[in-house]
Amino acid sequence: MTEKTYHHGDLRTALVHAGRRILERDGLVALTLRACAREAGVSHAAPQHHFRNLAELVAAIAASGFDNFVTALDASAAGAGDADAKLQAMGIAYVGFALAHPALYRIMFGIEAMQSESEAFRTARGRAWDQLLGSVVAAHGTLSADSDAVMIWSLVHGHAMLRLALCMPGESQADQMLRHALRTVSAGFDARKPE
Amino acid sequence: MTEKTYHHGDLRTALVHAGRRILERDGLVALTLRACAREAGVSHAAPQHHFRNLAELVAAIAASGFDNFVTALDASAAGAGDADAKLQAMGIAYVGFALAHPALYRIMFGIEAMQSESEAFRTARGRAWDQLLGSVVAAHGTLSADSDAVMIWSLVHGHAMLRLALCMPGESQADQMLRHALRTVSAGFDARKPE
DNA sequence: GGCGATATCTTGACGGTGACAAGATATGGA
DNA sequence: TCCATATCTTGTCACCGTCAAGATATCGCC
Repeated sequence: MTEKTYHHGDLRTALVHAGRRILERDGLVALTLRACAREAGVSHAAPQHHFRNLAELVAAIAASGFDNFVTALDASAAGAGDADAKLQAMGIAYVGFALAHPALYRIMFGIEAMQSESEAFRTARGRAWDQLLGSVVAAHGTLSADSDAVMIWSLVHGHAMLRLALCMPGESQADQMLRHALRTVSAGFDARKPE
Repeated sequence: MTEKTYHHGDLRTALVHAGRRILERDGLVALTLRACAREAGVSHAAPQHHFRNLAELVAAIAASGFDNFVTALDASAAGAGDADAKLQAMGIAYVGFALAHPALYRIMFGIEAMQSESEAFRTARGRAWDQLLGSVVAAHGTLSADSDAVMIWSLVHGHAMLRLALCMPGESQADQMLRHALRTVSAGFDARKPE
């Protein structure tokens, strides 16, 4: 592919792919409109015709990140036993994804993508939320599923963000602490319900 | 004060105060070295002699933020009853601080401050951690205090970050969900210990 | 008290960034 | 076939962080 023509053909998705390569290779600070344009082999102003501003490109990259995210969590749940084990496996996989793709994870939960009001981003993020909510319902019922799901999401998101920010005390035992926390949440859910 | 002299007198702290004003007034994206210099009434390159780069100024601002943070959490605990009530009150106050000072909270837990390797930042953040750890020990003993403290920190940090990122499903009931989560954690701690 | 070393601040410059405007080129429908 | 339109390029602007060099005030030493 990529015989050089004036019109690229599918520059929009090419820019998203370029952005993801830059995130993995050079990190968050290197993600600029001009860098994506260079990576895609077009001029510095070409992205303007596909994204109104940087926030819109970031939102598109974040949306594509959520697709992989949902796939990874689904795969982790498929390999686990009962519903509660699936939920815990998803918690582990959640943090694993964040640690494996730190820059991508940051923009997925950054404020830029949200403020861009991109519809694709909203629906991609909604799928991740539905996935979590469904797993919580399967494991612990519908009694206060929304609150329970928000709690678990807060827990794993906070755990991941603290580690990405190098703010985790006792980083070497962090994985163990995560499992401890997930078990404690499960115990808390059960303790609340008499039988 | 501030009769105009060539030498400022205490530009370093003036720049930190200027940075905090900018964060409150214009948000995170407005926090630049040049903006702080303008706000402090000095030339654009004056900060160079007090901070090697932007990350060092950010770290100094974040350290000053942690001072207020610890004070606010102390005050919230002082108004609560037993040790467990104090811990829950601190959780509420934690999220309250983040929502009241979103931009400041972001840089306190951002990666820039950490990467600057500022000693003042490290110690200020360490005080916040010690405060939390002490409260966890007071409320739930020393059995697995580190893991418990990490869990609570992850929970409230994640909850706060999701709300700051406008990613909280059911934002209107978020405060109620936070109390729900803090109670569930408490129940989980107790359920784990037979008596 | 005077004076030189030093700390502090200013001015100016450089490359990089997002965004905008105007011109060049290719695509597709009438 | 031909023109409207979408797409890409080139050029420009203000702002940013950072560095270098010069101006000015402070402080220690004689």
